[in-house]
Amino acid sequence: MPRIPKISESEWEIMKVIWRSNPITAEQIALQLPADIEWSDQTVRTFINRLLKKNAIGFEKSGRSYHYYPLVSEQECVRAESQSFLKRVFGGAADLMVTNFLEEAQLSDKEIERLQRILTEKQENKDRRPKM
Amino acid sequence: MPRIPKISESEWEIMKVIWRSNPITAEQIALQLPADIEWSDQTVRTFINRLLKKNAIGFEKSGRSYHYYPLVSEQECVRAESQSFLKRVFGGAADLMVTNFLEEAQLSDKEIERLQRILTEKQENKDRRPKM
DNA sequence: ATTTTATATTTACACTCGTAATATTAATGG
DNA sequence: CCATTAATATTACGAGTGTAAATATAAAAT
Repeated sequence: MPRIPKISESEWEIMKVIWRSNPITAEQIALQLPADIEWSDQTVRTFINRLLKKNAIGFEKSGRSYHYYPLVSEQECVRAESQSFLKRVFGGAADLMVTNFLEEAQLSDKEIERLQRILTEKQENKDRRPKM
Repeated sequence: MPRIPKISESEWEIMKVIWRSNPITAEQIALQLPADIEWSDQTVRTFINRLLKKNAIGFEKSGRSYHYYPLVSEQECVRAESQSFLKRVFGGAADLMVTNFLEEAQLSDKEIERLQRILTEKQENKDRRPKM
């Protein structure tokens, strides 16, 4: 039982909805999925159940319906998924990956500036903070 | 039959070896896998066969053994995999992803400088080149 | 209390993946 | 040419996924 369960592609869609607003009913989840996703109600419930089984989400009963909420944070999941992706595709080298993205992506001037600001801040923070 | 086939985690390991040096025999592929991977010979050949079936690689006979070579470039595969990852985890927002990485990753001063240089170059190139 | 109905649980089924064992084919040694 | 061997190809099998239908259960309405 790894802390962070493996979440499949379809399950990610469900999780994103639940992270955005919770607790939430199955019906609302189905409604709030991106428009280009066309799953039957049953399919949505199947994914919800699998997420329950994986302990990625929990629920509280309220009258007739269940209200689901996350048991793992988006942060954790993004981190885990990123690690896995990094390892698979770039052999774990984060800088290689960022480089690749910067080179391939179409970035607007605004975005470039924003990223540069983040980098600069990171540099300054590093100076100021004692290494630990 | 999508141009770029879906390559599984294990298959990526095989592909990385083949991209690095090819044409290459199954035996050599097995030998050149990272040390922490311990697959039986048969397992390696299973993955090779699946990659053949997916048209990710091809081969030429030479006497007793086959020599395998890639039919899809690393570039293409990295791009496809990145797209898929981006879509799944960040809803397709590349800048969001880069931001996240920059914020989470432990970057050395050297790396930060290198990334900044890349960003600066990108900015300049954009100016110089006519938009297309 | 019984029927309806909304909701959740169980079951289904074909495909991919990780992990091989077994079988077949082709080259090489004799 | 035939047997041995080395390499490839076929088959296997359980877990996970995408996709849902069928069934059970519990709440609401009558």
